[in-house]
Formats: sequence, structure tokens, C-alpha cells
Amino acid sequence: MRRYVSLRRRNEFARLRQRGRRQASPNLTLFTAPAAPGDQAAVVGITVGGSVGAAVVRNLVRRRLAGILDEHFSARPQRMRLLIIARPRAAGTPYAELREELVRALG
RNA sequence: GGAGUACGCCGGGUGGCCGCGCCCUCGCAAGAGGGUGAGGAAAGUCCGGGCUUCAUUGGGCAGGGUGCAGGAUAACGUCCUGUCAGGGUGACCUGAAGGAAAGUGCCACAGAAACAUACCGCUGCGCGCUCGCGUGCAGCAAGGGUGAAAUCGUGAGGUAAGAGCUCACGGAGCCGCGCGGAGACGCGCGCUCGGGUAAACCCCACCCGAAGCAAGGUUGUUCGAGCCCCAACCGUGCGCUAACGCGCGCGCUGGGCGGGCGGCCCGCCCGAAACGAGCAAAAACCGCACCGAGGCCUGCGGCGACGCAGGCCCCAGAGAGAUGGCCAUCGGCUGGGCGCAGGCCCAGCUACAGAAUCCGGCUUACAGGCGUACUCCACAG
RNA sequence: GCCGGCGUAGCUCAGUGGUAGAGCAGGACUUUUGUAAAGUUCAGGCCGUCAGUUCGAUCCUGACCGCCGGCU
Repeated sequence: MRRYVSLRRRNEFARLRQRGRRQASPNLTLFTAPAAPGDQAAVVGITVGGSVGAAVVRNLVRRRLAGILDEHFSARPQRMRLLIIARPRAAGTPYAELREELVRALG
């Protein structure tokens, strides 16, 4: 079972972008907010835009980020809302580096 | 052995840890077990179809596409076998390859002239004189020069000078005839010998209704405009009149007006059948993931594309979107080092790329490797 | 996913089968005590890339590349 739930609706993404706390690092931009009432686990959205690369590259980045989050939340379950936006540089960043960056950002 | 051509394929294997979608079974549930899960291009969206909705009584115009022949196919701009032209020593490759003696347009600059022409010229005759030039008329298109292109090429004859004017060899054209071929076309004979451009308009032949799965279906609701007008005759009803008749309404017919036939016209239909606009909409289910122009194997027919028959198989599918991440090891290729050699060691590289309605093609991207057939060169027997 | 449109000077855009332009911006000069404005003048482009048709392509045809938009 996955350790987090996906954000689904367009307006939820928009709300998190506007109201969430913003945090930037070389490869990623993060928006975080406290969990909404009714959330059973962390609610996460991952955005990988067209500027990152072609479909194969975008899929790889998204899967790596999802893998890191899964590992992280299974060790330390957390209820929160999170939006991760991959920046273009993330395409060429190795897995270990990406994991370190994301884990540090999550605290 | 080297260089190359064509066709068909593969494009990592094994193991460990942590994970994901869908389906089935069990379970009240949390969950557990089992099965299954990207490509040759899934890409670009360039063609062709299936499917869905709209339109459909028919015709025309406009528009778009294709363009050697015959065939294959559900269809195609694709494929196959040929023809012709061009390229290559060759195996083979490439070609939007109908029509320019239907018509119109365009062909810059240069050049006399780009469509029918004569600048420098050549020749004959006449005249003039300063006696080798000028000029008039007639003939010629060989030479010069310009251009991408100047009207068959070369040689000989011929002539005042010349010219397919004649001859030989060669080239081209369309028509006619004969022969061969299913045809494109080829061969022979006769005839003719004045450009190019149709990926310019165009002509000819053939083909095409429009949109697209965010199509569309099922499950609702609100609003807007609109319900028509005119008329001689005819029919009919009502009213007035003693009656002839008159008036009004309706119908039929005709005309108008409005609407529809997705670009236009003819023509047709309708006048309340239905039309238009919005919200719902942040939704669910279907379409849609088992049955197909399906895949694999074998046989038969065909030069081949392909077709037919039999057997076996069921083969990804969501709706923020699964098919992954990390590690080890074995491979593969390239380079370097060591070794007589089998081989060993080190380093680097291990591609292009990710289904969303489904098929058939085309095009583009791609580390590296395999197989079959054939060609040329070198060497050996 | 499906369907459209556009690439010309640093920027915004014309253009057409025959030597590629305009405005703004830039350089130099004139004018001014100086600056601005104005005027004169100069430079800047393989017309997105690669093939094909043509004597000749920015233009016509095809394939790629990049950018922008619409459809629930």
C-alpha cells in the first residue's frame, strides 16, 4: 500500500500553490500546508512540466520522487498536504542527490 | 580476406531488497494469495480505414486529392511485379513519371530577337564616287556575340551565298501501318524535324459528404424567439337580407415572410413538428480493454504483394494517469596494457524512447549485434 | 489525447518566382554652452533547418525543428 494519497482536483492544486508555504531548492519547488480535516494520510501532488524533458524523462523523475516519498513516509508517517514541482535541472540529477534534497526539505 | 548491396530480425540475461495498476479467489474489514502488465518505432500526427454523431429526395457548382501499366488490399498518397528515364564497374538504387502541335500567363539581367526575329554579317544585281567603301532592292540564316534556353548534331555533296536542300551515321517527335505484349511499352517501316515552364492557371482521367472518442450514448433543468400575412376563383360554415347578393371565418391552391437542407445554387421540406442558447459540469456508467481487416504454426495457390484451408492461443489498460527505484553479477562493443598463444587485467560506453479509441501504412530517432542471398576486388587451390 | 495557426534586421511587422524593405532601437555627423528633440548618414539578414521542382526559391512541394492557440 502506498504511504500517501494523490491530490486529484485542479482547484486543490491551485489552493496549495496560493496558500501553501513555499520552499525552493535547486531541483524542486515545494508547497506545504497542514492536513485538511478528513485526511487519513499525507496528500501529495507531483508536477513535472514539459520543460523538464520528454515523456520518458518526466516519468522517470516522477517515479523517483514517488519512490523517495514512499520510503520516507513509511519510516515517518505524517499528515500534511504537499505539492512538489520538479524544476528542469531535476532531469539530470542522480537519485541519491535528489533523495537527500527532498528529505532535508521535508525536515 | 577486404569493400559493398538487398531483405528479415534482436535490441540485454540472472539474482536480491523496497514498491505500483488491473483481473480472479478468500475475508465483515484491514488485508492475504495467485495471474498479468509498453514499442519497433508506443513518437511526429503526414495519409488511409473501422467506429460515433450530424446531414441524406436528387442534381449541379465550388473545394480538396491522386497522376507510367497491371495487380494486392477494407482502404490508401501504401505495397508487389513490370515499363521508361537517370545514377553505379556491379549486386542494386532513385524518380509527384498524363497533357506544352486545346487555350492563357510568365521567361528577370544580357541579347537584334524569348516568339516568331535579323544587330554584326554572307551573296547577287543596280546606282554613286574619293576605287574599296557607301547606299537601294532581293536572297540567306552558315559564322560572331548574349543567355539557363536561339529550332536537330557530325561529316560530305550542293550553291551566287546558304539552308534536312540531298546523302551517310546518329538523335528527337507525333501520327499512320505492321508485328510482339494483358498493358505501360518495345521492334520495324513510312511521315515530320520552331524553345522552356503545368510542385503557374488550366485540360484530361479517377477518387472524396462533414466533423471527430474532449466523437458520442444514458441519467436533468432553465430560458429565448416563434404559433404568421395577402388574394381572384372554388368549396364550406356563420351572420345580415323577402330574395338576388353582401360581409366575415376556415379549407384548398397560389404568392409573400420566416425557418431547415453543416460552402453556394437549383430544387425540396416545414410553419409548430421543432429550433436556438445556457446551467448542470468539480459527477457516474457505457464507448473501453475477451473475439479483432487479431496473433502464432503448418499446408496449398501465386514470380510477388497477398489469398485460401486446418490447428493452437486470448495478449496491457487507467482516469492526476500502473508497468518503477536501488544494488550485485554475467554478457556485448570500443580503446589501452601484458602474453608465442589459448587468454588475462584496466578504463569507457551499453541506444532511441513510455500506451490513453482501435487498426493498415508513411516519415523521423536509434549504442550495438545476428541471420540469409547476392556483387566487386585481392589471394590460394 | 484530438484539432488548428505562425517562424523575415536587436524588437514590431510588410513583401513578392528574378539584387529583400518600413518603423523603433544602435553608431557617426549637423544643430546647442550642454542634453533632449529635429535633420543627414551608416551598419546590421544565407528570410527556422534539410531535400526537391525551376535557368533561378524568402515565395511552390515534401520532411524535420521550434513557438503559440482551441476543444472536457
